Amino acid sequence: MAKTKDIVELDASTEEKIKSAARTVFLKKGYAATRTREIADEANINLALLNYYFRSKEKLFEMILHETLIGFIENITSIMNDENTSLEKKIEMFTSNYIDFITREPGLPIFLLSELRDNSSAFFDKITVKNILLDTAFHRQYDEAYLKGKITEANPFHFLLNLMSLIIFPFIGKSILQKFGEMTETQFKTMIEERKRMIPLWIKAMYY
Amino acid sequence: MAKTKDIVELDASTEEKIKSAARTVFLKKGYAATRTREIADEANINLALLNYYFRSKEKLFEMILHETLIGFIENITSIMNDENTSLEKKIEMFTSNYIDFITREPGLPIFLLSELRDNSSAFFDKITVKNILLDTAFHRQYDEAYLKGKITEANPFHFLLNLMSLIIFPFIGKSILQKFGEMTETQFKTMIEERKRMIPLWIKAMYY
DNA sequence: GTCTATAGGGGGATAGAC
DNA sequence: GTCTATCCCCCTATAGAC
Repeated sequence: MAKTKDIVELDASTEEKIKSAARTVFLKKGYAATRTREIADEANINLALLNYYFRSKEKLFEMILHETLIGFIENITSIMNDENTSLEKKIEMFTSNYIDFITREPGLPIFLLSELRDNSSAFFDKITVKNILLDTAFHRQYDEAYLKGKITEANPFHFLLNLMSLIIFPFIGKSILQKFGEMTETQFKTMIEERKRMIPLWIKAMYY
Repeated sequence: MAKTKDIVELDASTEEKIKSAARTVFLKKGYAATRTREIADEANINLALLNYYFRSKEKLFEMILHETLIGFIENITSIMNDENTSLEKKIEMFTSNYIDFITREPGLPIFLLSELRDNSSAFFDKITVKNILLDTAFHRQYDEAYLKGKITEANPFHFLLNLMSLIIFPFIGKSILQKFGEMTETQFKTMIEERKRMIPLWIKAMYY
């Protein structure tokens, strides 16, 4: 059963408290910079309990990374697999939902991207990545639109890559943007809201 | 005087060898995961020499990060400040040069982005970030094009953000893309070359 | 300037009491 | 299950010989 973070911190089981705290610290600092003592403090438990429940820092991390990645992928596919929405509507919903998803956890993209950069983990073997987006309703609708001449690019890979670039990049560069653009937190949020509206229009301009 | 990396490794001064090695390891692993012993090995010198020349791991890192960031910014501004190219040509050159720049060091974007994510460093105070792009020839040409009605968006900030998103994001997500898209190194390079040509067209479609 | 040897401390993990 | 105390390795940094 899903619980909000606040409730988790108050009455959740010890195991859940540790996982929640670990997620917070790992996402903020990355694996190498994270100290198990900091996770224990964040969870208001003793350091020894961390090893009691999860055996090691690495095992705990792999669990967090795996669940985060799964959640990220499921979030994509669930939207793209909706049979009841048009292609245009899907782009709008995908953009809007994805921005909301990341807004709730802004450190998520750079966490996943930097932890997976060296490609060392075997997570991808466990996850069925092949055809992860190829079997979706989106893909069929895209092909159909291309065949009808509505879309100018045959390969949906580029289409999706550009869509995700426009959605995700501002969050990855957030700290730099706030300095370069001398942007406050409020201004950043305003900009993101504006992009929610604009990205589908930009994508349309690029490909239709 | 600029030297290629290979030459540096053969006959450069010890100090330069250490810096070059440190840059390689830091960019690949990030600060926290980097071991000074690995830098020493990479530079073919003794660990003690690292501290002799740079006093500490942190000081060495800050030097590398600072120089990398400066190089990145100068690379942007030099292209955008060329008075002798049109706005359209600038977009083309910016895209092409930037992609070449990153291709030479693909780990650079995620290195900068992940090390600067917590915003803790004071580098930005040393660097004049304000108006870093506002005083460029690009900015004047952009304003002019907007006033003439050639461009539909008044704020060049969004324009640049989208341009950089489309250029940089594929490199950040490279390892994931290669798994998801089941992409080889060669296919990745082909895709990047294709984007070099397409990005200016996409940007044009978005804003003109 | 460059090396070997080692100090010093931080951090992950565990023993053992309760 | 949860705590305190502690082990022990690894890593940064330095002392001191050459």
